[in-house]
Amino acid sequence: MSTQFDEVKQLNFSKLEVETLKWWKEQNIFEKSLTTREEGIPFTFYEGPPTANGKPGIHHVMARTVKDMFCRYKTLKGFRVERKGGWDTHGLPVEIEVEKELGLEGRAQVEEYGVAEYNEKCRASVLKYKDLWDELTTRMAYWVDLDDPYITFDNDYIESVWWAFKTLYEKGLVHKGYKIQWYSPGSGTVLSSHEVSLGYEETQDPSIYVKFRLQMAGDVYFLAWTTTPWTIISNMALAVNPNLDYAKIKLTEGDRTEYYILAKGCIDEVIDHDYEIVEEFKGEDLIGWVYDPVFDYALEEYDREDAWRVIAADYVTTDEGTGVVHTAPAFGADDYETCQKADIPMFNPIDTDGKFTDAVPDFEDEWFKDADKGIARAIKDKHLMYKHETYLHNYPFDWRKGTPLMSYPVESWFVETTDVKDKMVSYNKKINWKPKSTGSGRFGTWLENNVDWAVSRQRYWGSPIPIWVSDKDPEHIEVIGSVEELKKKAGLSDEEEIDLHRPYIDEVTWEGPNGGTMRRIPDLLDVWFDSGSMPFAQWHYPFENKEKFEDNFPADFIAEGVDQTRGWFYTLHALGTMLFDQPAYKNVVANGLVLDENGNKMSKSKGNAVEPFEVIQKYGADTVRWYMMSNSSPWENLKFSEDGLQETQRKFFNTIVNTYSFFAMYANIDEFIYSGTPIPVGDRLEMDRWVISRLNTAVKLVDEHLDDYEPTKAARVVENFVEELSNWYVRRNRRRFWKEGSSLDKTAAYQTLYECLVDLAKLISPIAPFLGEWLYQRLNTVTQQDEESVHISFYPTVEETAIDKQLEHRMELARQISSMVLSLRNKIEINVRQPLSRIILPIEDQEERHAIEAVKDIILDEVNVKEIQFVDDDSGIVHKTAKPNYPKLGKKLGSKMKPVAAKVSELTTEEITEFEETGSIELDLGDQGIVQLGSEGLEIIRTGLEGWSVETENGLSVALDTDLSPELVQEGLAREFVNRIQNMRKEADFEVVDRIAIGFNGSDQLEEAIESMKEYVKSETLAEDIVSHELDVSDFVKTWEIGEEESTISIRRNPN
RNA sequence: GGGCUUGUAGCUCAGGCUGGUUAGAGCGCACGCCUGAUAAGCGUGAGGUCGCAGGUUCAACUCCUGCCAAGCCCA
Repeated sequence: MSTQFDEVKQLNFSKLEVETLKWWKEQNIFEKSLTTREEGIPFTFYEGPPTANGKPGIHHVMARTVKDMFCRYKTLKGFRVERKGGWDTHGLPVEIEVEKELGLEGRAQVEEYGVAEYNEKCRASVLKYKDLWDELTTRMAYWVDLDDPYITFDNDYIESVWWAFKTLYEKGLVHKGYKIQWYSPGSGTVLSSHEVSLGYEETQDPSIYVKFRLQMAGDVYFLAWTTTPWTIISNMALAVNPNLDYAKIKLTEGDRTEYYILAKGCIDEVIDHDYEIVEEFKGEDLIGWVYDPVFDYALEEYDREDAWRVIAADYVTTDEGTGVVHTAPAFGADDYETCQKADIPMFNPIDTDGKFTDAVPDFEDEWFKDADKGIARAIKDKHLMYKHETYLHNYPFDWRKGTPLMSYPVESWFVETTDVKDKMVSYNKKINWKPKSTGSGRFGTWLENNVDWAVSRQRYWGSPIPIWVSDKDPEHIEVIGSVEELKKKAGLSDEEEIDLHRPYIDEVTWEGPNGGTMRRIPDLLDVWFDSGSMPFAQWHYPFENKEKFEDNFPADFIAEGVDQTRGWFYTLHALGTMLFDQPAYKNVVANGLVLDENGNKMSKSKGNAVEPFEVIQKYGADTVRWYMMSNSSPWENLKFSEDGLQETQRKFFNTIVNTYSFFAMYANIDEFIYSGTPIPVGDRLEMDRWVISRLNTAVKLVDEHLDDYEPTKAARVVENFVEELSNWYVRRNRRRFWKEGSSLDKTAAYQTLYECLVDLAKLISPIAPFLGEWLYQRLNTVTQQDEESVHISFYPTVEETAIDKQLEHRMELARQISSMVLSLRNKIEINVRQPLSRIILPIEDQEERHAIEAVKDIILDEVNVKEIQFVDDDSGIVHKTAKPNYPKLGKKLGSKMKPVAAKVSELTTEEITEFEETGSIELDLGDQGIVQLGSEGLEIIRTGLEGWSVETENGLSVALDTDLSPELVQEGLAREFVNRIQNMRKEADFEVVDRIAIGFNGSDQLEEAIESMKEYVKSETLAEDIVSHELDVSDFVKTWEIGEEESTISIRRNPN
């Protein structure tokens, strides 16, 4: 135990952080932050699991700072905050990575390679960068349990997921259906909408206008438009809007005459020839009309009557195309739905690899997109092509592979989220969203428009859907909810090890009814089902840890990027609602993006991505964390700039370090170790009580803001306090610390500053855990007053009685008056070193006068003036102006407000004085009559003081007496002299406590000044002797200009 | 195309819900001061059509409508 505080000059933040990490680890501080809260109320935090097959980026530092700071804050508040880490390990990105690695393309190649081995590769690959992630987690001081994380590929985890799925099934919330989805034939999988949106690209497609011949009507055709010729083969209907106007037009070319039907509004846009309208219809008139299919492949499968007629759809517009929409139910979500309603079947001649099947012999084995040309030609050959152009539009591609997507009918299992939509909507209203708009807007409207959750994925690496179907009777299905149940069904022994992944799980079969075999469907679960299951699956609920789960559901707090709104935030909410009938989280912070300093998205290809380890190494994690939290609310996008980091470090961190070093330096000299009882706050000086009041105010505000999940507001309160502590309290009190000997006052000063610093350490520690620890340790190792680490200490209690708003107001006045006087000195160019006689304040209000009286010494000392003089109105130098009280008067006066304001501005000092005495005034507005104002109506500002140097600000005026008496000039000179000595002490490298002797020569005036101020000069410079000639023996001699004269000064260090 | 967010000084951001007449802070810049926290500290100054256009009102940065720009999410 040291009795000396560390004295530091400049901190190497990065180095100190690494040392702190080591110490935390050695002392098990993280564990202790839990064990010391064993009896505390749990505060539940859920860690959204990252996927470790990519490197962490700077935006992860953002999200994790938000997570970490609230967990640390709650710990300080005495809560038990367990945080289990987790890894999201399944899903397409992992598979894509592995396919790339193995050089595989498409499902066929994967299966040829072998699913078992493929999945092994996935398992290995998914934690490829785990070490890097762990390193970031540790380095940035994100406290989360890395030793025992939940991993979504663990059997236990999957078993819990199965339990959830089966529970939903038993609740009747699972059904099978077709879903027309964006499907990537390139990678053989359905893509989530999120993935689809990643792949939109501008592309050129054919744009064809196809003629559908009206049956039994000669050369009459419906004209329909498409950019996907390959879907014409699957055309089953034409859709029109019943409310639109349609026309039959006549075109003649040579001896050929044809009639087309299309929306009236589209004719001019589409038809390039001369035409003549021969008949008009409403859309609804056309419903049910029958036409001939362009191709007859589908007739192999369906009867002529099953399809190929006009149906109604209100999404049809005249904005694009012809107002008659080619409808291929197999390849369009809208098409599918419309046809279902009209009872028209679909024709799907394309296999899952995107190639035509033998149902279309002419194009068999051709890639759907490649077939566009041939199909267009075939249509032309049939004379059914009106026009063939190209079209530039946005079309989705596989975001990893670059191959085009297609809308494709996929047999899929659905979770009927629509069934609980209303509940989800109402539960959402109980969640405290940060920012609010994400909850009500982005998330809320999404819930309102909820559709069933398609959970099937046609892949290999993921949680298998636990549905077994009889191969004899597809209607007979069994859903498995646990390993035990599975073993029982399949007749496996309890001891048998079983991997729940494909392909092993697919080998588990049992006998079904009628001699059939129960086989698992090949589908995997949407990975979002995995992550959404983490509240219970991380505890292997309900198979283990029942109580643990129940105690920790719902979460008090979660935080992720706003991009998780329809991802994790949604699946947590949906599963929470469906399984447990309550919201899964109470508070959620959705942070925004981290952009580069110009506001552009960071990306590897642009080369503007910030490498988290680099900036942390350079500036320290705390700097990054503090910068991110204080710059703007985390839900705003952050323009990440190094300048911002530097500013944080310089302005905020260095100020703290400086303030501490100041304390340490003098505390060591005075051997202050905070022993003995604290001096009651009430017995301390005004200045001490002020800073303690400010401290308590800050403690209170920070607490409120953090409790409200407003990190930025909290950070700014702290920044403001640091500014006040350093630039006002310490600066104004330095003299008290360097006074010699010990006194009660000095002890009070030390105790005050110490208390501020310790509490400050606690206040910053959630956001800046290293610096907080550093400051705390510097103080606490000497005084041994508090817990071992700041992170197991307790948040300071607010001493309400220490908060004195009037005192704070007084000090505000003192600072304002000081600043105004300094501004005046600046204007009239008189140094602060030159004392002045008096400040004149035209203040009438007695209370205000008393307030200033109380802080008078502080002001006078700060601005080097001898006294403050208050003057009354009748002094003849006060000039008054009045301002209408707009909020009060506006409502009453309405349109008379303007003329009243004009009149008020013309009031003379005398009129205002009269108003003050009588409490009312009449204003003659001429035509608009007379208005009477009561005492509430005007605000009086005392301003001008004729003939003086005056500064007015916020209704407060200050005048400065600039007359210099001979005494003042002498004192000024003495101060100049002291200043030179101090500079010389420094230059000569004397210790702060060294005693010296001074010799000087100079003008008579200077000599006189020093003679008359001798004691002052001596005590200021620690001089034991001053003589008015050069010293015979000296350590340092220098010639200065003092006032107008030159003076040579010599100093000598005296032996101790 | 739809939903949501953002637009205030050269830069980063407050203020805006609850309209009130001098729109704030920090950084940067310029000038000065102070110096026993000194590779620190303080003050002063310049710098704004509060994205644009309408509207409501005695009064609009603030409320309403439309538009423009940027971003996110979704199609």
